[in-house]
Amino acid sequence: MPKEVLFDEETVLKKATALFLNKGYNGTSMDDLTKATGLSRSSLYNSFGDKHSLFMRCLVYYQAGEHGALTEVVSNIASPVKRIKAAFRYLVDVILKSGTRNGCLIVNTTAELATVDKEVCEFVFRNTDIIEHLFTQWVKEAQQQGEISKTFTPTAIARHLFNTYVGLRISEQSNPDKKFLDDIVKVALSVLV
Amino acid sequence: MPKEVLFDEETVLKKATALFLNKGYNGTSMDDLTKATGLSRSSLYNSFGDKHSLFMRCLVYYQAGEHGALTEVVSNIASPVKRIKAAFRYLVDVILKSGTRNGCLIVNTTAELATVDKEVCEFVFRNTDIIEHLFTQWVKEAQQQGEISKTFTPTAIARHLFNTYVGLRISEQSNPDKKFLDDIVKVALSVLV
DNA sequence: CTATATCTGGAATGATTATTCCAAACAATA
DNA sequence: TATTGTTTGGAATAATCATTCCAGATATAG
Repeated sequence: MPKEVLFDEETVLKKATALFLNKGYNGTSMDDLTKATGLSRSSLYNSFGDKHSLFMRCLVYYQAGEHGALTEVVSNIASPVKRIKAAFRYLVDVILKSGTRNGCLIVNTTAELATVDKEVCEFVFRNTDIIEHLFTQWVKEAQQQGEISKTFTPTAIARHLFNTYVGLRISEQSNPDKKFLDDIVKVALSVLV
Repeated sequence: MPKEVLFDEETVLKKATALFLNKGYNGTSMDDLTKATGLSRSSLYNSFGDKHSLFMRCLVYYQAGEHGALTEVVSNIASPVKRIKAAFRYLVDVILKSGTRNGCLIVNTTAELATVDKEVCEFVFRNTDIIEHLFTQWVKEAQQQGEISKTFTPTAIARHLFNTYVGLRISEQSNPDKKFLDDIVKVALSVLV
């Protein structure tokens, strides 16, 4: 019988993800990854395939983590508008508390690879679609419950919210200041009336 | 007397900028740059210093170009609100017409290098400040002329506009669709009332 | 034409890249 | 305890990276 794997796959993914988040795909070398994860080259290639495969695994892992955190934050908020506001307040909070100002792995990856990497392009597109649908659902609820007007379609508002999110993930890197981010959220969410 | 330079510096910068815009800083090699510009390695190093210096030159060149195009678009629009709307309409137009979906060099660079490259970080911060001030000026005018209410400070609205801009530059890469971008602009600019 | 000062092409360098390979280590079964 | 199939560490490889260097090309000034 085979020798068991000694490392925890999720721990490795977490560390690799942190590295990619900080330095980007092209800025991170396999050498960096071995040092950060503590694994040897062989183990890394054996368990995750090549660099690109490992990166895709990190993207999925990151996506699941973010999605999980978000749904947990809004889990017991009945009002859809309050849900949206809580989500953005939480986002700004995470940005300020992390202190790293690395942005979002998916947003950064969009900027770095979306036009040159087909697999990444597809992932990013699917991700956009998922978030758009989540937001659309929330806005639809809000309109049905009369919390906000029906001036705009749920989709249009959802897309604006998505755009505000990705914008914040860039803005946090170009001007990591609480007032700056608070201003953005305050004005952007003022459309929810 | 020395032999004159045979190539046009601006042409070289334009081609290098296009390459960096498409593949990012780390994704672009000096070999790529020699092929795209037609210059030899020596000429490139002689005229622009190392890769990083050339990149910074490209950033400045790109910034000037974008700023020039924007100010030209709004040059003879008296109403500040119409100026803002025209700017965003122009942006979506450029995005759709270019067809390349490469985003904005400065936004992409923010995502790729802002946390690891001090010089880039400073450039990006200054750029953010410039745009914020430009938008703030426009909003201030709009409020003074009574075009929009004084519910929010000019700075807050300007920051939201900035955020919408950088968001669009990511969104165009994750979902390059006219309706998608139009929806974003429509809702985001609805705060100008 | 000659001299000069700079530009230019391409080879050379040394560091770093991703990836492969293999012998040794190892845990679990028989 | 011997065998088995996998993991593991580190060396080896081949490609690519940014950068340097130098001999020859070239345009101007005298």
